[in-house]
Amino acid sequence: MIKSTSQRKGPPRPPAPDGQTEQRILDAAHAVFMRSGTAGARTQEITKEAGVNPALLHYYFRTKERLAEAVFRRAACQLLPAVIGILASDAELEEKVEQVVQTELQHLSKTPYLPGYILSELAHHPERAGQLVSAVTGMVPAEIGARISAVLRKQINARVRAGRMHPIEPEQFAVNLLAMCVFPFAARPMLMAMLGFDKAGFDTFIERRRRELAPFFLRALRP
Amino acid sequence: MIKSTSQRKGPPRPPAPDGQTEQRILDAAHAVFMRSGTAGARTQEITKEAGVNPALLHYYFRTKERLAEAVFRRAACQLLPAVIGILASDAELEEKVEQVVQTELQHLSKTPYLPGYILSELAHHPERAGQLVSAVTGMVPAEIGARISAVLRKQINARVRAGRMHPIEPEQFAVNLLAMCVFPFAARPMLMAMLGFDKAGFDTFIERRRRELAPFFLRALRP
DNA sequence: GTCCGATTTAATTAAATGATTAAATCGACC
DNA sequence: GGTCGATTTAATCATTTAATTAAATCGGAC
Repeated sequence: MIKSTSQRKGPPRPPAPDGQTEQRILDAAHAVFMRSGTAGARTQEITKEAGVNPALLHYYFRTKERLAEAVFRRAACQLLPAVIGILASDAELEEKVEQVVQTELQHLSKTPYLPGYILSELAHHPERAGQLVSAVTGMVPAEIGARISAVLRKQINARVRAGRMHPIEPEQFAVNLLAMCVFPFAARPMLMAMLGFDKAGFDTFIERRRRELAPFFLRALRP
Repeated sequence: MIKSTSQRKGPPRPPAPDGQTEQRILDAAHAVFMRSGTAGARTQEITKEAGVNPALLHYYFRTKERLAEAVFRRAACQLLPAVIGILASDAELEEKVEQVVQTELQHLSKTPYLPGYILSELAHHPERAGQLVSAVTGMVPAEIGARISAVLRKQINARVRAGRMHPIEPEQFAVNLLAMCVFPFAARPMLMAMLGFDKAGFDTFIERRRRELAPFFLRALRP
């Protein structure tokens, strides 16, 4: 009947038979899952945001579950490798601190909802933590952790012996560093409310952090 | 038909006409919401865990929404006031650091899922952040933040002038301190996977943190 | 014994939601 | 021109889930 209107011509709808469609769906799902969580997200919202119909989502991903896993994997791959790479590298310890701070804060500023999403997902699916690390690094999760710890421990011990650093367990070192970088984004809504920030205010806050965090952290390492 | 079995006699079901039932439901909801998130939780699971029937949940809370709000409020009241109280008190700055670390780590050790739950909820309902702070403190969220900042700033400035402390914005100070305390619990699943901890291992990790965190932090504050 | 709130039983409703299908269309490539 | 994969349309199915009701029960207070 009234199927006329503007159905047929799809000017906003790029024909896109190029193979980007799967990506479009992934992107839309990413956005929706990010702001609603996997459980709270509705596939309908995703298809709408992607500009496709439910049949197409089914065509590519079959179920919401699989789509969620794909999105989660992609998100994690976007966040983990950088830190792991830096911490496990053979750069000087002080270099690592500076690099982690810069890399993380810069990246997270662009995707401020990532930490909340990832932590939230892991809280409800702890089993994914292991799978995730394996998928990203290609080794057993505990192994990559152990490797990083070993590298850090060696560097720390050398400095402690030289009287240049206060002793600290490498695990505590890593968690402290990560906490400082990630937490502000994970707690963003609360911080914005309590500190009276708007988006710009938050960005300024992070900007300052980017300058002062590494020095702050390095001061804590002094003997 | 087969309604016989053991329906009628309720030995496991304490009669509890005392008024604790509402609490029982709240507790059950708390547990379920905590491990599944509000969106992922099913009221059925809650009633089951509370040992009551759906009608009773409806009798007390009407909807899942209201129940969720009640649980969230209660959870937040369990977490916020302590820190706010300490930071806004007139104790010495070094005292505050020590007290926050001790209070938070001790409390969170007993309720390790709280941070994940709260951060997750706030990520999906940012508007609650404000309401929440108001409800807990009885003042505008930005105001309590400003008050804390003011107190801290005065203490920091005094120490900076005395050459005993490196300058730092009070907001950065507070966020750093909170991050160190809260993050390990929020990221617990991931840390356990990567560091190869089991529950006991995690507890040991936190135990060590309880001893070393305040000194670490105070070192970072030195000039 | 009766009244009353707490609680249960049992069912039902209404809506949302995810999954799935069949058939048509469209564009590209051969 | 025909084939093929991508995509749409439209519709339906099955299930879950929250919400809700009416009526019965139960225990204690009065």
